Amino acid sequence: MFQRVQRQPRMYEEVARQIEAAILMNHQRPGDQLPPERELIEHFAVSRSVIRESLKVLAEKGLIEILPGKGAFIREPGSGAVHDALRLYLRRQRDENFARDLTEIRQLLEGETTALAATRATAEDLAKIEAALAGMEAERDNLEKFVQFDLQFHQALATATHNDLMELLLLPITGLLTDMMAHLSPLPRAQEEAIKHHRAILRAVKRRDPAQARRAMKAHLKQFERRVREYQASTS
Amino acid sequence: MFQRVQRQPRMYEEVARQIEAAILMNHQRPGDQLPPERELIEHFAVSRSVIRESLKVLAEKGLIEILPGKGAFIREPGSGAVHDALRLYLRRQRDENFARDLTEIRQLLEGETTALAATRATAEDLAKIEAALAGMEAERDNLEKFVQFDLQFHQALATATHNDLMELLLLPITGLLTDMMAHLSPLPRAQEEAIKHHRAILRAVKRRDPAQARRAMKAHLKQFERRVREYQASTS
DNA sequence: TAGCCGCCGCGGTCAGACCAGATGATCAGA
DNA sequence: TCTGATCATCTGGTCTGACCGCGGCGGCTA
Repeated sequence: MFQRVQRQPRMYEEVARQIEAAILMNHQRPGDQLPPERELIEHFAVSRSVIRESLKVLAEKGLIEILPGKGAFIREPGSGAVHDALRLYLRRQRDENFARDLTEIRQLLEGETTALAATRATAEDLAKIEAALAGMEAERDNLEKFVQFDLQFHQALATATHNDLMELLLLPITGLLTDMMAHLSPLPRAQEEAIKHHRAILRAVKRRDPAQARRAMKAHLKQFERRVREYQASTS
Repeated sequence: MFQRVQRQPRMYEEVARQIEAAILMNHQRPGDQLPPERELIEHFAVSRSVIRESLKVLAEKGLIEILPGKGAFIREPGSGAVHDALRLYLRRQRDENFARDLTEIRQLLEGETTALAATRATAEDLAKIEAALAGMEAERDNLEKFVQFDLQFHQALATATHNDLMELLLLPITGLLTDMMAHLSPLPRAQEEAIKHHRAILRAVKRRDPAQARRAMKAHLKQFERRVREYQASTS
């Protein structure tokens, strides 16, 4: 009902807020240099600690980049901060529903990713996907490298959508799951099955068949989950 | 080919890294209090500036909360940082493909959201969705309030999925788009059409018909886009 | 015993100093 | 003239020590 009374902003928060606002209003453009700390001191009439802590916050948000000996510069808008935040979130989050939520989202995003890739992949994109698959086939006996190529396959697929946002949202999820996979003991024949599925996916993408591509990916993910569940059952 | 030579970590980055690692390893648990700054000084053998700047970074990442007069405490894992980062990203990003990317993702996520809501919505969820729709109908002549209730409708739908990750990814996107809508001039009959679509969505959700719910939402979003394009065409 | 009050521990801010890396002007030598 | 070393002077990074105001706790008082 009642809003918690906001503690009056700490000065470094206020300074950070003002500079952030200036950047968002496009008063400062990417590449521009912020005034040096000792100048901001006078501008805001605060101590250097306040200025420095403000700049740290803005740097962490990905708004500026601080280069020792040179200065602080406005950064190009980019997805780095979101990617990091999402990865950190996925790493810490451990609800009872979390695994289910993650799986649902992955099926959804990655299914559509594959369909989009089938529509938009360039020759170069396809080459990268094929290279990753070839890597999987070559390293089927080295789980660590195998998983690496597996991840590479999914990343190349995401890139092939030419939808940056899709790539941004999907990559941390895929990364987390393949990471987990690397820590599971290999189940018998898991690699062979994975390769079979990946081949089917690539085939559909090359044939420019979005519906079939989506189906193949969803089948792969369902299989993947089944394997994870089997493994969990076998160790509990 | 070559990796850029990594400048040796600044001390406040190193300190932040170590504390973050300790939190992620679960050596520190949510609610735990970090040692006071003056104690960390001795522990790390650095000055208080370094400690303070480290803590600012961790606070910005959402790992700790700093309470003046009390101390620094480990925060419960939460989605706040991701939400903020995603919103900031969406606000700054302006590729030529950005609008297309955003639309694709929204259709995908929100279509599935609606389908999931149809499966999982509780009576309470449904009541909230209905309340939002009622608000839209009551405020059809007040664009600002209308948009607010529209957003509320979509938020309630996202909550009804009971998939936190879905909600997390979708909300900033929905928020951005309805925000943009509020700044467009109202096109004739746009509100009436929107209400009609929302009614259809709610109907399908209440009938527990995921496929129909997804269809209704996708139809609504397509209509929404058409409106936006019309408006852009009429003003260019 | 209930309530006031002051001590103390905490983060927030300040001032001034020095360090190291980057940069550009200057100047000596080829 | 050109080249290269050198140095003054920017920048951010770190250190020190001090003071402020808030929150909590315990002792003191009515």
